[in-house]
Amino acid sequence: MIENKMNEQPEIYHKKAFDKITQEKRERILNIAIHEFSSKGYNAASINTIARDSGISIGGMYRYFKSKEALFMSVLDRGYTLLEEALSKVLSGNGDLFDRMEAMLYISVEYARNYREINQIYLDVSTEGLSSLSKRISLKMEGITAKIYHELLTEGKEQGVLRPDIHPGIISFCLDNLVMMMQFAYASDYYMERLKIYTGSDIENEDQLISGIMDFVRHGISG
Amino acid sequence: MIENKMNEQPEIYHKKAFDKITQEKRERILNIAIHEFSSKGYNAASINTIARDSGISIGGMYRYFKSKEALFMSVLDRGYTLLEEALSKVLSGNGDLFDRMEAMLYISVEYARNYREINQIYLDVSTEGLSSLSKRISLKMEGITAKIYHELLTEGKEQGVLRPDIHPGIISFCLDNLVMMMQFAYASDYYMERLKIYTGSDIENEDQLISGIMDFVRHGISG
Amino acid sequence: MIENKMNEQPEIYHKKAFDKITQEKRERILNIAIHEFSSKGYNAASINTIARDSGISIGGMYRYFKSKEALFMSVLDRGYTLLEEALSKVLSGNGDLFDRMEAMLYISVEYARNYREINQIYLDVSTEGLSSLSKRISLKMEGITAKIYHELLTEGKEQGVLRPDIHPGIISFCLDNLVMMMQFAYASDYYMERLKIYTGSDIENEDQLISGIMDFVRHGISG
Amino acid sequence: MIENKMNEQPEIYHKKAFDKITQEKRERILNIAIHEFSSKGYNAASINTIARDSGISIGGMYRYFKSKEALFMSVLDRGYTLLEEALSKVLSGNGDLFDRMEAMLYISVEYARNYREINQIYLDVSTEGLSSLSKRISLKMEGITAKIYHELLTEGKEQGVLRPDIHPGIISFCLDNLVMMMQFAYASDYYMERLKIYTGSDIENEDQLISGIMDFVRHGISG
DNA sequence: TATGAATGAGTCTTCATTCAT
DNA sequence: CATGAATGAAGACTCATTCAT
Repeated sequence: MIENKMNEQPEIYHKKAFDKITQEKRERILNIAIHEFSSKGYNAASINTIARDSGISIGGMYRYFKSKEALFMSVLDRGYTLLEEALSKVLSGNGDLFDRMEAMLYISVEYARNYREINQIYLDVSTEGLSSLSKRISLKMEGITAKIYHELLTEGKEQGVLRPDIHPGIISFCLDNLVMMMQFAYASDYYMERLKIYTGSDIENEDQLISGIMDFVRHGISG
Repeated sequence: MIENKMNEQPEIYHKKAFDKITQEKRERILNIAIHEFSSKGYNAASINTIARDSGISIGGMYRYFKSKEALFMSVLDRGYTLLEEALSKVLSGNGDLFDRMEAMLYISVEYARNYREINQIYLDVSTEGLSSLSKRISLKMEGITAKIYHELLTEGKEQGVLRPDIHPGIISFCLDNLVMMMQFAYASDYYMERLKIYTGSDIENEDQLISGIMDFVRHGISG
Repeated sequence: MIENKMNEQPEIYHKKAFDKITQEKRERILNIAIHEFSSKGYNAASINTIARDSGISIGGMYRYFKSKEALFMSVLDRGYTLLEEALSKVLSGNGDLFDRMEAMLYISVEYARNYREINQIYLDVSTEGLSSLSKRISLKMEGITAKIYHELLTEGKEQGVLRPDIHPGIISFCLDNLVMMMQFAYASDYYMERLKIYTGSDIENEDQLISGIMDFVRHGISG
Repeated sequence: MIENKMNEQPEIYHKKAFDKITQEKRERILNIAIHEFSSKGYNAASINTIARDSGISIGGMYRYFKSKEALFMSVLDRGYTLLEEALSKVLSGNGDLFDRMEAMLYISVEYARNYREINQIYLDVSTEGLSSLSKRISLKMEGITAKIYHELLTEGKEQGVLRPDIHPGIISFCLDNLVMMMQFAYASDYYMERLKIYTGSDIENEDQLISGIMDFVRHGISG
């Protein structure tokens, strides 16, 4: 029922020439691109600026990437890889369902903090203006987490800690909504502001916040 | 603790000339603008295109709006008004806390469907590139809903249907996360895709989905 | 030998409608126009702004003046009238040649100070970009002063205070160069800066400056 | 007391790319720009027109100059260089004070004739609308000449050919007024017209005019 | 292979002028 | 008469992309 629709073989958005340069150079280019895209948004970002800041020529840029859009795809792809790495901790973690849901919240916040710029780009993607292709890449992210929730809930049911009548898909959706919004909040000023409007200023730290959320979750799903 | 910080007098982003034209023309221009902004994003949207498509001259556009930014603000403002109207049903509605939370979900979905494009624009706004433009006006939206949740929860506590130890701010945040993501899903292909990844294809209609969410909520907060 | 080429009947640059409104309104329009043209230059000045600031409609403006250029002409014409009035003091003044030359310097400075904006417009006119017509108007100014110098020098020769071999035309030109540059200095920051570069900061006031100039003049032309 | 305030290191207003193209192309662009600015004035001049007339693309123009303002500054700078070259003859020249003052008049006339358009641009600069742009660079021009007069007068005093009581700053100012107005006259129709109003048509050539002026100067300052 | 010069369509915005009301 | 809405050409400037070297 929960299924990862995005398990096609990984698509490559850069040209072969990009594989031939040193990893250091490759990463520098992608990092500069991440910075440019995240700080200005897709449309306002300039490929020429990215090239200059990366210390390569514009011509070089176009030898690595077919177009601005292809570069953007590659950037999204890199974000995907980074998130995958971060979340692998949860998958391999131990503890019960709730411990691992809590870990998920903490990791999301940490991830959002560490990769603030990448997250901002992912926020950007949901805009209609960006091609359907870039949406597909972004959704791969959800594929990962969906899988995790599926595992958690299946396990939880087996262990009898969950109410038996819950719908795992809907609950996954709910849980990820909570996680995702936390991530947004720590990635973007806008969503942090929103968080504060709700919680008020009496929430001192994220421990308190996460504990409050976990309380809600625990009652929401335990049997 | 939950407070509406946004009680400044309403700001007007259009010039006086815009008030003088027929409502039909006014709406046509705004609708075209909404379409343009939502389909291309702020930066890629063209004021000249909006003018042409609205059947008015470029100069005319600038008689109504000081700048592209002002036009965009007006569009956001319109969305705000529409949401406020839609949500007033919840505020004035009757029934208990859960009935009204359910109403909120339904209204959000309906609002997202009816004003799909406006919602996409709001998604866009959270992008860093635009935040300085419109953070303030967008947060007014959250102000409305924050107030509603505050009322609901206060009432709920008084009626004894809530666990007494819940933190109203955090719960408001959680509830709105659920509402907001529903809204996103019905406004944007991207988030609808995400919804489907979670719930799978066995969710036939939104009644079932909302009922599942309400189930989660009910257990999550009732005493 | 010194002749005023500009004694054609005065041309009118405004439409008849302009004569029919009250003098107060007429002056207000011209003064606002003077301010706009002087502060922004001919090209950057906006006829719409002048209309709005004058409290009349754009349509009204075009009932008074055929075009932006015609308005500009009228402004120049008004400046001419004001200068003529100011200089009439010199013509009717008494004292010898040098007293009156000195008076001329003082009046020019005073005129430049009082009608700073008009002077700036006259400076602007010398730019090639403006029509030959507007140049003709501006030159009427020189016509007046040329006549004055002619009188002064003729008188001076008769009284025997001048070297007999001087060429009145050339000396008129020299004298007016001195006067004009004083006027420029007190009308424009740019020329004031230039003045200071030459005289240094040890010139305390214009009395000292004018006295120095008169010293030069006296030796330059007396017999 | 007369001092060249403008001894900062020379500022460069064009981008590096402009240095890399052939001199022929560089000069063509500057000459076209000079023509455009002089014939229309700064505001009415069009960078797009300059680009087209120079046979380069608009984008190319912006590879050479950051902005319209930068291009204008470069044009002014070129005029400065040319004047400096022309006047270096006076500085290095021999002969007494009056010979050199006379040379200065001749050179100014020659310069004005050869670089008519540049001179018109300098006239334009004094307009208030542009003063903020170019006050600094234009005053560099005066800096050059101020230095020359200072030398001439100092030398003249030492040689005892000057009245001892003259104020060098004021006299410099007077001398430059005469020189500058000659320059204006031979650069602009407007000031040539003015010159004729004064001298009448009986001045056949500039030799006669310059000789008349020198006569005035000689008496004005010699001891 | 690598460079970066060159292009030009397209962006936002202004403003003189016209003309229906 | 008077208004001011409407027009649209034109201006400064940007940037993805191409291609000669």
